[in-house]
Amino acid sequence: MMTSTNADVTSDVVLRVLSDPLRRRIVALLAREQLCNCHLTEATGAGQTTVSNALRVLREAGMVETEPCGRFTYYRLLPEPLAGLADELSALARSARESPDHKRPC
Amino acid sequence: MMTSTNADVTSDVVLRVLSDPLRRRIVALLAREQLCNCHLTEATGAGQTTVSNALRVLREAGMVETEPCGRFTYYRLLPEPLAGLADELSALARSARESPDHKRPC
DNA sequence: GTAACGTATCACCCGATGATGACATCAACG
DNA sequence: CGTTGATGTCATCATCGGGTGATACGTTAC
Repeated sequence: MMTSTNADVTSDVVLRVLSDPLRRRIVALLAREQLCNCHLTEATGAGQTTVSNALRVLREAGMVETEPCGRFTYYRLLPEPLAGLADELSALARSARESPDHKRPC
Repeated sequence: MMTSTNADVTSDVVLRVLSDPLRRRIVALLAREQLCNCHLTEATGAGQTTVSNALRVLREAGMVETEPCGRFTYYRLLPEPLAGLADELSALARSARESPDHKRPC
């Protein structure tokens, strides 16, 4: 089956990305300020390669932007993908709240 | 701030649950009306055991309620977990939007 | 009663994916 | 230039998690 809208595909990707605890921690840290690999490695306690892999996934999903700064590479969190997913989830919650106690008969 | 620990744990669980495409489809279907296993099996094309497993995960995560109805078991989507996660994601997006171009020095 | 149906559980297989170490790359600094 | 430190990439491995079939349980129908 094909999905009909692009928004669904994007939110699917965002959900899969956020399902990993380390990536979620990184997203939370980047929500406050721009950081580079060394900060995230120290803050999370994970190995440098592990952090770099997580950042690669975030980058390919379009959730972060990179800004090379000398030897360092700063990462910035993009708000749009998160906001889009939040809206979709809100719509689902609203639909569930507004839906009557209708049961489709078997 | 509310109890931040419990909310975080719950949202973590919700994210992990929603990372699976089948579970996500089931959530979308349940957002409109209450359904039982047979409906979901037919609608998703997945096997009965597969759907039952997905529903088990949703149940244990506190995202759906079950209502036995004779031989059937109707499932109802609970809006709160979804709304809570949506709020958290919105907060992250807002924080990323409002945060200045501050880079923590290395 | 017995049969048929819906659902849940168990045991197993297998593909996906995250962690890790070795290596390559690139920029600053002497 | 050559070294050092930060970062990305590749190959490998182990673990996790979802799909599936057999089976069990409970309920309705005959």
